[in-house]
Amino acid sequence: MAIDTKERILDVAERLFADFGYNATSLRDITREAGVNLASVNYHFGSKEALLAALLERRFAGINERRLTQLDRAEAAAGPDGPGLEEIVRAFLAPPFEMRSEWGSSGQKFLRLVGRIHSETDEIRQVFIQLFQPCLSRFKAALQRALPDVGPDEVEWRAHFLVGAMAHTMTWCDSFQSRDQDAMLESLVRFGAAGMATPSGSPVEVHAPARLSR
Amino acid sequence: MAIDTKERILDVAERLFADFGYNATSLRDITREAGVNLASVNYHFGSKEALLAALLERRFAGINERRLTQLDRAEAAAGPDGPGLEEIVRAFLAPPFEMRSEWGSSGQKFLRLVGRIHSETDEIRQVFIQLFQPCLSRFKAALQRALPDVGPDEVEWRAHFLVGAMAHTMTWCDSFQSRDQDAMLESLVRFGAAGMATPSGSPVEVHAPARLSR
DNA sequence: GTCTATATGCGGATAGAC
DNA sequence: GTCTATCCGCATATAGAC
Repeated sequence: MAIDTKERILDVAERLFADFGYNATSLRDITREAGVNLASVNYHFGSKEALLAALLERRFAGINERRLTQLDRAEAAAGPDGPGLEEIVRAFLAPPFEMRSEWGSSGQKFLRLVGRIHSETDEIRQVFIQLFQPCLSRFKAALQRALPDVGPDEVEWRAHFLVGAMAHTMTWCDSFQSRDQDAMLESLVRFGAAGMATPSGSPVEVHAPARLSR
Repeated sequence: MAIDTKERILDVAERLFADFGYNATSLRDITREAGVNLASVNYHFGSKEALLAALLERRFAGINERRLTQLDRAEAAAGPDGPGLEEIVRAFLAPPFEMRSEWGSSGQKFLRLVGRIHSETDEIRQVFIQLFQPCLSRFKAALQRALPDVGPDEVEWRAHFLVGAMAHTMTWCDSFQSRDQDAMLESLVRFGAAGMATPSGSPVEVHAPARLSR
């Protein structure tokens, strides 16, 4: 039953890391709850940090593949100027939240874990960044193409803001009072696209524009 | 030299909590680096968690006061419709970053600590939320007033997105390649205001609008 | 207020029997 | 592959001398 043991460890670790954080979760907590022996974590994974890495790789590869697939599709369907901002932002944000629905409660937990990892210390984030950075780079390039009048530094910053809004939502969306998760994703996409789209040098203050445009 | 001891503990704890996280920082780390005795933390503060609370209260009260003052000023200067979105967002975002400049490197560290706290586990966040929630509520009301056509749930979500972008920026802005911190704040304000301002029901996809408006 | 010494328990990791 | 038992160090917190 070795395979079951590995899977059980991964499932339980995912949930506990998500709910209580990586540092605050001990291998004893994980193995007790999974009903396996304490030593099995080091036997199967080598260390606590390697367990985290295995856990992230198990799900994250699929998410980033889907992100890139959706971006490819948007670029193929777009004209010579490339896809619109909202399409790019949606291709980036939708996959983790789609997966959350598809994978049920463990997808939910994984999402929270990923959200928390964004503000973990560098050492712990290292594994994560290796999985995330290549995908993020392609999206930054797509965003830059869609925003030819915005400088590279500014695009970089806005990408950080977008990632921050996403990470915070991943961490806490279970706690928001919301019945419709699809609507929340759509709100996030629109928020992010609108933020990205701001003209960089415009001196004019926008006064409650929602009032004028609906 | 009791007062000096307390201050030294607070200063060092602020820095270490910011850089390595609350859980990963031990009282031994703090007292060793501060050059004080291990037992002095419990003597002066009672516990590690109470130390965190004292640390947050020391700086956070001033930040929230300044936020509310700036909001008051904007409301006093505004017409009957209240201040514009960008003014509200700026009143919320500017004070922590202003303080960062005023308080030097310890302000920088404190900012990162606050950023990290946003994704800490509920237990640790409790103290922080008590300090943050009253201020946040007033801002939500101001935002709702500036966005009369957007439903309360939607305003709530957007406020979460804004907080997420802010927290992520607080945590990592030291690592961004940026010479001008004022420019970064201004970018964040514009990003947040534009995101908040999105018309909620508009079916039209925005296609690279920055290209059209500059 | 500050110190040393210590209580008490949990942490990750491993050795070696089965 | 799984188990028990254990190494060894660090954690928070406190008691009690100075």
